[in-house]
Amino acid sequence: MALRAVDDAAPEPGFLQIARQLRQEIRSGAYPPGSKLPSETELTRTFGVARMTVRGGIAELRSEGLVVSEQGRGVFVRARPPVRRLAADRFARRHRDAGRAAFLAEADQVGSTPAVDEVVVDTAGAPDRVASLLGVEGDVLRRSRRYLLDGQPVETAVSYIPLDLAQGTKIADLDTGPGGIYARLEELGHELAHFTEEVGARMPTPAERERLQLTAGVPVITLLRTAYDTAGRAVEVCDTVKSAQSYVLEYLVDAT
Amino acid sequence: MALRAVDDAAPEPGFLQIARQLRQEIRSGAYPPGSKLPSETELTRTFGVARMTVRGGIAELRSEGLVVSEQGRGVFVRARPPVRRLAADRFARRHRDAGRAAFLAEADQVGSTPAVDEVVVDTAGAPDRVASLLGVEGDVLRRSRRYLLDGQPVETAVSYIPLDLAQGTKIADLDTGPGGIYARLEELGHELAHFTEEVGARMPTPAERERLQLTAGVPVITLLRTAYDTAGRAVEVCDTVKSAQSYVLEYLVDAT
DNA sequence: GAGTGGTCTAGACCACCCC
DNA sequence: GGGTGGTCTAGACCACTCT
Repeated sequence: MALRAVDDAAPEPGFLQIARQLRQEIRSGAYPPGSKLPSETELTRTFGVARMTVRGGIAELRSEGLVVSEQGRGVFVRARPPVRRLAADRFARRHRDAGRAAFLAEADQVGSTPAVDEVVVDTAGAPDRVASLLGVEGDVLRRSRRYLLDGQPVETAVSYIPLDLAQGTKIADLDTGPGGIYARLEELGHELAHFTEEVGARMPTPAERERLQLTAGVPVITLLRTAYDTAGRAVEVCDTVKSAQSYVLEYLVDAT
Repeated sequence: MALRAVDDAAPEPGFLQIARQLRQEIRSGAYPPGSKLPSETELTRTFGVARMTVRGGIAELRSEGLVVSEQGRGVFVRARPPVRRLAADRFARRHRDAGRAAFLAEADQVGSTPAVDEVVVDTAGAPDRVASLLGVEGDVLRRSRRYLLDGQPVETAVSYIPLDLAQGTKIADLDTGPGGIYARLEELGHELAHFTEEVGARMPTPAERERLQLTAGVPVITLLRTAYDTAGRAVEVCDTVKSAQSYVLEYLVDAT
């Protein structure tokens, strides 16, 4: 099933015919992940159209996340990177007791080198949704950071913590110490009982695309997590943005 | 802050300058949701570039999900449709006992008119991941359908059920009866204990874009749910694809 | 019919990568 | 230096919407 010239008489626009044919070739394995598509000049001859039309077809595949273009090199079938599975028990106490924050513990399991950078700690007004979840008005402590695996950014996170809990503790320091925020909260007497998580997905903003080094056609998963202590108080809200390419989230749901 | 002509000397390409300026105007509220952007011809004059360059900028915003183009009408700022929040307790027994399948029960709550169409029931080999979750080899019962709210498709789902459970029961009928598959499974003695859900996100395939009537720049949320009975057996796997625009998923996670 | 976006052409020059 | 994709032009014709 080789590539055929575009049919001008067909109702389907030429650039979509090109996208469809290339997509089929990719799916069939004719162009395996990581391989290079024919050059635009070559496709121009193959399909019998102008270069801008070929580029239209490639843009279509790029927006589907199927290929990535690299200037001066070519257009390549996207090689799916390894996916991080976030296990349903990732916040179990036994992990916290081991003295490692969730992200670092998971990285160890997979054998990747974790890193955290762009840490910023300040106080600011909480976004509406966060203020509502925390049940506070006015300023809260804000901890912003970026997580990397083997040098590749995979996630950004912003934690919001009520000032009366955080002020004067290590939670307000750049380095929160072993076990992270949750370990410190428990030391302060706020034993954690449960979390709620709100999961969504959307296309990244240009700023997020930059910060997570996302290529075209890759959405982000948004996750808003609220931590509750045994008294039923919301003690932290964490707003994270993850590359959808890098993550699958697992949850356990009770049927009773 | 009005729109300014493209700066040829700037390092940023013209079409990105155009996208950035329009994005800022949209964010600032100058073009509220649902409003119409200036026509391409008008933007050509404003920015002092060829029409294809203006179209490049608009394509950028479209891929971000910020605007939608409508032939013969104009380019419009996307109006965010109402989001369905899937509550953490959506599979609690009290809902099942009420005799309504999960989707219909939720629609009632929101006051929308639910519908199900494109129902197909057959037997087929299970995909690898599904076979592994069900612990079966060979064919399973496959139930495929599409869910709509107020006439708009919002989700597709494919359920896989081991043949020894489904054959000769209403589960293999087009209409599974009140309470759906889960109610039938419990009547058969498979009391449900818990579910696992695997959540991801990606750009839709062209077929999915068509079936869910998705516009450009809207990703899909994928959800693979496995139902376990009290004996610990996986009795159903449900593979769903949802428009990310329409959903937020809520989960409750234990901290202990 | 006027205005809109959708598609397409045939060129041009540039930035980047690799040899 | 030769090949690649990135950007851009100045036109053209078409399909669609609205009045």
